[in-house]
Amino acid sequence: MADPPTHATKQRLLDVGLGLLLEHGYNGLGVQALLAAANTPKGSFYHHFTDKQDFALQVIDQYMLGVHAGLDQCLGDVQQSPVRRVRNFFEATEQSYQTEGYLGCLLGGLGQELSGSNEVFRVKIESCFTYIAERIADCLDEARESGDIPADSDTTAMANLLVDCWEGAALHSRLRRSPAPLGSMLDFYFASVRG
Amino acid sequence: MADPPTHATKQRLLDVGLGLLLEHGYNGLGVQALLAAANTPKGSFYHHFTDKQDFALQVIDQYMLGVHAGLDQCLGDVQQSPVRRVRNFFEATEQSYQTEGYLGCLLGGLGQELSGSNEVFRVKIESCFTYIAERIADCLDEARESGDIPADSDTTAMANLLVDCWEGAALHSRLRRSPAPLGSMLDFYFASVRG
DNA sequence: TGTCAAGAGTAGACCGGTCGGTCTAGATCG
DNA sequence: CGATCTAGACCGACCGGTCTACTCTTGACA
Repeated sequence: MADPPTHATKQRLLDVGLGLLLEHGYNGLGVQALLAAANTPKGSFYHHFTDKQDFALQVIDQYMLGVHAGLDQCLGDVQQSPVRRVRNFFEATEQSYQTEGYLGCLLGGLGQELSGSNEVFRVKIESCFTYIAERIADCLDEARESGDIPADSDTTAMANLLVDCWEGAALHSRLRRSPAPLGSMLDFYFASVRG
Repeated sequence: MADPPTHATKQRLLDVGLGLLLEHGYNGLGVQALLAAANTPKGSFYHHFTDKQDFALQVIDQYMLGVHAGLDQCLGDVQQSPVRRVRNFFEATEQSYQTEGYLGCLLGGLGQELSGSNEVFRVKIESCFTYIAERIADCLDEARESGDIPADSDTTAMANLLVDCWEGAALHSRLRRSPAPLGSMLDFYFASVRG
């Protein structure tokens, strides 16, 4: 009933699962392998999740919790200019990629792998990206109002573009196991926006 | 069951495989499913390919044949300015995405799915991207010499960035089943480069 | 406070199906 | 003939998922 600190077993599965999904993808990760890595019996898994897809969907939710937090923290920092806040969000994200060994973005990974044949994941992940882009667009609206970017800027388009390019750079970062493509992309984008 | 010039059966497997790999990914595509789709018995498959991985690697080679052709054709069109040629290549690529239902880029798809846990694919796909970026950089060198872009441009970095952003837009295109993100990205990039 | 029923959660044996891959037999052709 | 290629039955391993049994924790009630 009430939540003890939190369902420790379920949380452990989500945490371990996040890392394994990032590394192996959805189809490349077996339930058995996950359970072995998390030292958890199968009964627990199917007690907390209806099936593997439900599990992966909840891992995405878990991942988005972190994204939300990063967005709130970086975009809410009124000490900085709106454009700077946006950049800070991506630089913080780059930091989090480092701790995972530059395996890129879970949304990008699962999106690429599954969106070709699974509508549930396709819609889910698309909505996650849309959410992120909207938050960024809101911040860019502030920048537009304060005159940091042109008054006729289409902030929604700018935010979508930024997210797209970031995902591409994250793929390259994953292929090279290096942060370099992420930094280059940010430099280019923000130099262009300023101009 | 003729076997005219080239091995018809092998070619059919590669052709069908390209589409299926784009749609389902590597782990999501079973050998049996491929064989059913290509109306081919298992014996033929393992006669022409040593295993599933070898098959996917050869599908990538097949895919790159098309990329080479597009690169040769677009980048070699001396009637156009170098920058225009580069843009043409991506616009032609966008056309080819359309015929596959906007499922994005095979390199991006397999790269995301497999590069986290399979070094062979990681290195292979990274080298494909590097090749493409080099070809584009060569063309941008021409643009630099003719003064279309600044004399101090780092064309290798510009080309890598373009490829990265394109891949991100291709992912978004796949998620939305729409060409819009591709066009937006190109508009942004070439507007920035001109400036 | 002691009892105990009931649900939450853990544990892992077990299941049918599918996986990638092998094997042998037959067809086709130089 | 031998080499190449087609054909598909077959194999053990592993897949996602089910099932039953057991251990906790909770709280209603005396």
